[in-house]
Amino acid sequence: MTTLAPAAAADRAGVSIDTLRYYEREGLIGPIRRSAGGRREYTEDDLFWIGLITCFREAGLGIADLRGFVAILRAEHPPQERVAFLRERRAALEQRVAALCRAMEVLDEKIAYYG
Amino acid sequence: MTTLAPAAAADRAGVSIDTLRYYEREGLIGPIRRSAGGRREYTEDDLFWIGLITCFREAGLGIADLRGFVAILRAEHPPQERVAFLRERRAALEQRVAALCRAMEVLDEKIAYYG
DNA sequence: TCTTGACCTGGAGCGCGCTCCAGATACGAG
DNA sequence: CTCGTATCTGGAGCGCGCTCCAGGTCAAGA
Repeated sequence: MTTLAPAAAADRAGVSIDTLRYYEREGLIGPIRRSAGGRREYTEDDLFWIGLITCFREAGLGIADLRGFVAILRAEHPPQERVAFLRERRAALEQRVAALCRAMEVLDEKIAYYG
Repeated sequence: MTTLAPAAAADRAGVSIDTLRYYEREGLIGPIRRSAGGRREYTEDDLFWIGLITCFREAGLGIADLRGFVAILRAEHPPQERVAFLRERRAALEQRVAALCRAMEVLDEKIAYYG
């Protein structure tokens, strides 16, 4: 099975090696398997998961939020509890979108005014 | 002309008094007029402007971005320069919305999976 | 007049999310 | 075997956006 060294994994994920280590320390990813010598070896599965995490980070979710997300998806929770959590997160994102739309409307007004 | 004391202004704006002072120090608002005794007196115009600023803050723009915004709108700039700046900011907000939508799609997948 | 509470200033402190560093270890090329 | 580069660890440092604090001033009510 092909794995990636830290630099390659960081490159693929679009974040720094330090960030990857930070996420691992915070329990957001991994623990990543190690080679005999102690170096991290990232699998495709790891990278897929890292992709989810970076997707959420880019959307502005905080580390603590993501820890909750990870906990809910990894541990054994009744499905309705998971769904409730996920819906709640989704609602929070919708509110962010709404805030962005308000700001864009203000910008559009200004653009129309000066345009 | 009716003005508001700091506590009332903060209340109306939905931020803390400290935040209002911070924004003023950073040049995002004001300078706010003072009473004979040195206390701030917020006018309706001040509150309207503060509303714009908090709107953008809620949308995730940073203090430095907002300084740029303030500079562009207050100072004398050719209209096309202003419009270019505003369009650029708008595009950045659109990207944020896109990031949020991607994250929401991921959540929707998970919700569908567990639902 | 006295008390009480809102407000003033400058500056320190804080939580977040990285980012960087020192000193040690692993490993591939020559 | 040697060299150079990549990686390891724990911990310090940093920029952002507030938030809090000390010590003092102002103002309205009893």
